[in-house]
Amino acid sequence: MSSTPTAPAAPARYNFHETEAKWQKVWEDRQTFKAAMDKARPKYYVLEMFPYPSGRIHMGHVRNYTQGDVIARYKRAKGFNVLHPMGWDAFGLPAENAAMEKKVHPKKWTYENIATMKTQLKSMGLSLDWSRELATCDPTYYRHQQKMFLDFWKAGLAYRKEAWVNWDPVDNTVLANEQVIEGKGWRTGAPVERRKLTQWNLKITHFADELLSRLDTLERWPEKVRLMQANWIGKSRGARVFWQLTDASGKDHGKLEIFTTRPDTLYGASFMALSAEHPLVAGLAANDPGLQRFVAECRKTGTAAAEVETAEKQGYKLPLLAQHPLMPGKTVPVYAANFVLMEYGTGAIFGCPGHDERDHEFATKYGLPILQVVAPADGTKIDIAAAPFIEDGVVVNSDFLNGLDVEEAKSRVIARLEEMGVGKGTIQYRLRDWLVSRQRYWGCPIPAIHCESCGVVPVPDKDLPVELPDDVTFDRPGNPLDRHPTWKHVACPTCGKPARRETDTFDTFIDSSWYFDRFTSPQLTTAPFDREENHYWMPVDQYIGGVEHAILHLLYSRFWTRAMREVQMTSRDEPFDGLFTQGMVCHETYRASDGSWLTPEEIERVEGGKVVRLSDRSPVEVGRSEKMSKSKKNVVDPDQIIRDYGADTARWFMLSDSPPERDLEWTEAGVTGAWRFQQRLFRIATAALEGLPPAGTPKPAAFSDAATALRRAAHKSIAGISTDIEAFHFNKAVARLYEFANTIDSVKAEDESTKWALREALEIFVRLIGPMTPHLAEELWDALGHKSLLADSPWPLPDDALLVDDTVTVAVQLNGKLRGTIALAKDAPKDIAEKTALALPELARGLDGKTPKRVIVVPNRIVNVVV
RNA sequence: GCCCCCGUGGCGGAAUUGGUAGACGCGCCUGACUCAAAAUCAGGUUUCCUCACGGAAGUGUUGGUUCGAGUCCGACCGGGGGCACCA
Repeated sequence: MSSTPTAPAAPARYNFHETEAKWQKVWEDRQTFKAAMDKARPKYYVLEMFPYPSGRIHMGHVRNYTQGDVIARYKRAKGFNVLHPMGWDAFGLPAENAAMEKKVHPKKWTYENIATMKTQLKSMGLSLDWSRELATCDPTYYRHQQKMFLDFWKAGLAYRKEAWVNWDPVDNTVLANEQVIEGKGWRTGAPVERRKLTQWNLKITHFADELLSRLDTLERWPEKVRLMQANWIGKSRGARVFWQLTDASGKDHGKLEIFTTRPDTLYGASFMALSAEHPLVAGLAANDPGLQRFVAECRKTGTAAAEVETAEKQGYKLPLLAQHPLMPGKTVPVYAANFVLMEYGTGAIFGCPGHDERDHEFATKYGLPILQVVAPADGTKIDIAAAPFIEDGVVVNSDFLNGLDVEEAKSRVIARLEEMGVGKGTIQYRLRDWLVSRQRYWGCPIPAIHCESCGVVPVPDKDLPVELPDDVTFDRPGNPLDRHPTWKHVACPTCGKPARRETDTFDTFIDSSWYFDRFTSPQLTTAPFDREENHYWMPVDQYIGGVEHAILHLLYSRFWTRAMREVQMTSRDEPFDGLFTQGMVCHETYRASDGSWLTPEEIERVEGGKVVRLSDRSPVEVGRSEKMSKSKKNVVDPDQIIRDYGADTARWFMLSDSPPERDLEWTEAGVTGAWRFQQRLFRIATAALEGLPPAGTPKPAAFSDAATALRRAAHKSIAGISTDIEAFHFNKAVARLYEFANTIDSVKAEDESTKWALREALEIFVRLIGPMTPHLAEELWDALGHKSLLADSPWPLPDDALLVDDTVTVAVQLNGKLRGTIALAKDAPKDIAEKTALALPELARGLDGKTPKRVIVVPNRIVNVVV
């Protein structure tokens, strides 16, 4: 089988080419999907994560937007005023890379890609309101972003800070913590370096507690995503404790503040450890070349996971002693250590080797005492010198804490520390502030000006937007804005003296942190959005996208919404009421004998299930199904599929078989199967249409048995498919539609009531497939004689009376094993059920003359005879 | 290492949440139509025993709870994801 799809051209076929183009034009001409605020109607905001205009749409987009479109069209039919917009996440590094490689300006490259992808999306027949289209690289968009940033700055939510930052050596820019995955840049995969720079930060930690606690209320979010965010925010309870420092002569060196989650083990302290980047260490290093060397050595050690795991604990003894806050006269040595992170807590810890693995390793290496202060609750003896005891237990060797369990000891010791004024109970978050400066061109300029006399000053409102200059060069690495001859030279808005414009641009995750708000009034020039419009449409009722944004984009958006609330732009807390994360689109991988990857078009399946290369018939190794990616060449172009099979086929295949949250394997057979079903539907409907009563024929007074059976199937389909769509069980909805189609196909419409029921069934069927295969549905709706558009027609309502059967099939079990089934009237009394079951010959044979000990009857379900 | 999710036919997956396991689709097999093929239509398709009627086993392994377990509980094995020197 060649993987080049060949849709055979036989007569009497559904011509999807003409039909899809026809209805797309009708929808566009009539502005069917244009949304307008209407306070009299309930709204529903459906949004799929907007694409980065990388060049062409891929199958992941097709899946994402198909799912969103099913929801949008369904909700629309259910009577909601639906907002379903589309835009472009248009700033980003690929545009700059293209500029360097292909000598094309990022702006040109981006807008050309947008044009291409827009055409592609339109060919999918999505129910989008294109009048709200936006691109984040448009100054009419990012001017509002600059203004909001200035407001946040004024409100203390944005600040500049010198700190050790993550530097991506390939992209030549800093990265936020969220963008470092296992010590590597999220885009480039290059090991991240440490650099000390002054950068802009947004105070996401200000909302740490709220961002965490509100997760519980996001009931329509996947549990998995909420969990990932909770872990990322990483709340831990503990205490900050102050230790008085002296040198050997007893001279006061101030207080050292440490953070611990185990204040209950304070009596087991045997050393203090400071991060190599701790200010105190920096101070001491000034006159200590050995310490300088140690600090430099620590800096060299990478942050990559593998390195961290194998790196040996290293310490450098400082000329200091720390006075134990609870044990007068007891002092412990102070070290600088490579395993203490400056970014977490206070950058300093107390070492308790008995009950912490790292401290144990460190103490063993440097010969420090290992004290046991917690014992197993069951009295088991342990060798604390051999291994630390990390579990909970009973506190020992700890003065007033002795005999308490760990939790109780924590509260007692915190209370004592607070009483004495040497510590306090605190909550520590893993979450760090969001570093938003990027040393790149193709992003939103940060609206700030550096003046030698006035410091860093905001760009005045009247000068917004700060627009990117077009005349930039990409002939060498570094930030083109920084080397632009004139752009950065401006007068200080405060004193008028020559000053320098900020040349960093914003992290592009800012662009995507509020675009859903902008969609509510995309043309407004005076503000990011109109309050009334925004209040009507927001929050997004259903957001759909990839799980890879579980932390980055989704957490940033939740932060941005809160920052806007802080500056009184909105009163909302959360942007997304419902979230759905769809799975990836995968495909088999193919490898030629020389090890190179082959595309699905370059291979052919031959006799015996073997695969060969088309060009030279050489054998091909078939690899496991993986996410479609250019590097492995296992990609299928949506354009080609839509051209050869039509948008409805692509959409149908995307929805069938695999549950939407799971990975989907793209197969040629699956697509042709979906295509055949479209054709079959067209045939079934066309055949059934002959001899049907015209639309609007009055309902017959009585129905034949066949007619009633068909009507039951139809109305059960409505109920089932509605539930399935609401629950995102599109694959189940598809299965039900297959069943319903099979039922319709098997009906012989001989009497008038069956003919009426057949028309009813067809009309229902067409409306049910509407959200999934809208073009075919619209075509059949038209063929059924309707003047209005299906897209404007309401969702069918099931007749409750037809949803329940009068007879039910009840299973008969003997000792829990199926022996047969009986037909009973619905809700038949238990004794009737029992009697009928016992009369079943298969049961009697199994009983073999024995008397039942007990009979369990579950109405309408099962009769279990126990012997 | 810690946290979370998932293991069902040849394949993708259903199973009203403790009540007839394998819906629906793909693939495969048989038949019809055809000179033939494609397309289409009809039938079959968990495994094993049986010509058949029937019967037995069966949801990663294993133990338990229950009249009854794919579903609940314990242990283990396998796969995937997130976090990770976070004190």
